[in-house]
Amino acid sequence: MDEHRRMMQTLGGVTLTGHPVTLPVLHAHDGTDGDGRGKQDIGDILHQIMTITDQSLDEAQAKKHGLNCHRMKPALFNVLCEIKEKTGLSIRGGQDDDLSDPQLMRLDNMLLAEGVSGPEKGSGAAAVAAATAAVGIGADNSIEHSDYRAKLSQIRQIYHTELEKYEQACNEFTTHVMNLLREQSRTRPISPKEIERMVNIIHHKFSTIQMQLKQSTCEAVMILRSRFLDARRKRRNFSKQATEVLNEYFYSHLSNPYPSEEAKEELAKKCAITVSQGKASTITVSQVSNWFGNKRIRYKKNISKFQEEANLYAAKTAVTAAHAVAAAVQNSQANSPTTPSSGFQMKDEDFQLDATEDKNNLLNSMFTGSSGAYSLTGSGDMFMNLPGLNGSSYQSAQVPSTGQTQGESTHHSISQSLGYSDGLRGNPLYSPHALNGNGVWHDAVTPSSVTSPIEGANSVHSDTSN
DNA sequence: GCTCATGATTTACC
DNA sequence: GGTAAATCATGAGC
Repeated sequence: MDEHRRMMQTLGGVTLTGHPVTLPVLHAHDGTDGDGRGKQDIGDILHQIMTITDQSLDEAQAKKHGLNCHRMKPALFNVLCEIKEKTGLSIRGGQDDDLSDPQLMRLDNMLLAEGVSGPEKGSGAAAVAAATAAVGIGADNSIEHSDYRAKLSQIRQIYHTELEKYEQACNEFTTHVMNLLREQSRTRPISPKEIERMVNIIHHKFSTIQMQLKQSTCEAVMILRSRFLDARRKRRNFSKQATEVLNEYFYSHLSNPYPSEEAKEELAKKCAITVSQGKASTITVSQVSNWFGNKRIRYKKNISKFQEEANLYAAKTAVTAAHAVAAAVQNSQANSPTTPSSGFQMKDEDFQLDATEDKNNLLNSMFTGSSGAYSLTGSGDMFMNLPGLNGSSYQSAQVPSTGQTQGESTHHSISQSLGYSDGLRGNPLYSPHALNGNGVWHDAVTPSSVTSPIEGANSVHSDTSN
């Protein structure tokens, strides 16, 4: 009924858009002889059309058929089409095709980059790689990766399903409308051009919907990625064992606590081994770097606070080293039974110490005892942190208040207690504390002969390389 | 809930 | 690119 009404509006001198149309225009195109007969015919047709709504459906169909078969119908139809073209539709011209929207292009590019649209290969692997690279995560957190991929895959699937639905709906709707318009074009002025334009409008509407879908998908991917990164950003304390491994390295390389890349990898591996026994997590090289960065700065800021910890690890390291030496000595004695037993001897039970104090006492006795010269190879750094090796002679573990660094003062103390002089600097045992008066770790030269006691067969020689 | 410890990030510098 | 320094953010202990 609407179409009938519209048709009446149009034919009654008013177009679809409400612009008045004067019937005299029709005369110029109706091809009649102008004797009034054509005008009368048109008047009849209009009258019939006007009254068509008052009739029953059957009657209307009959009238419709009659009108379609009327000899004037094609001419009138063409004229009406032309009028419609010139008035209503021309106003809308240019508004309906805006498909090359840059925003749409951006969305397309984004979806392509995220691996949602385009070929499925890797399913967003590039995005994962980018995300992980951004936070310095290695390829060892496969659980999070697979989670991310699974979620991304879900998004991709939903996106493609919806896209397909929209495309199908668009095609169906377009076909439907085209058929409808073709059908209607028999009775009202609808040109092929108008049908084409209508199809464009439909496509445009659907592309708008598609753009919204793409936008939503992009947002979903962004949220997923953000959550993925947030999860990685979440701080998780290292296990005690891992911290111990790192601390051991730090304090045994205190003169130059800058592990090389290989050393970091080695430490990461060590931590991973120890960690895997406890927590289901791993420590990456970048995390090792972070740890050393934090440790250096925090140690430097508050040396006194870390002194106890330093002592603990130094003692631990020294004990380990002493243990190794003892084993070597015993081995040596075993190989040469004639060797006098007056030398430095150690037994395993000597090192069954747990308390820091005991370790320090042991070390104290080792240095001040009558057993003579004792060499702890590779423990140069740790000596720098030993407080009170000789009790009263040690100047305490406080941060020097003057320009003198703690390292220097400690060295002084050791020199005093052990009777060392500054000339000891040439001794491979002595490793100058690399923290200078400005609190900067200058390039302390750790003798190549100095090997960290914690370094065994799998030792990491980064310190010497630095 | 507060405080401290600590892993991670950012920024500037070399 | 590695590092220092500052800062953020969160976990853990109380």
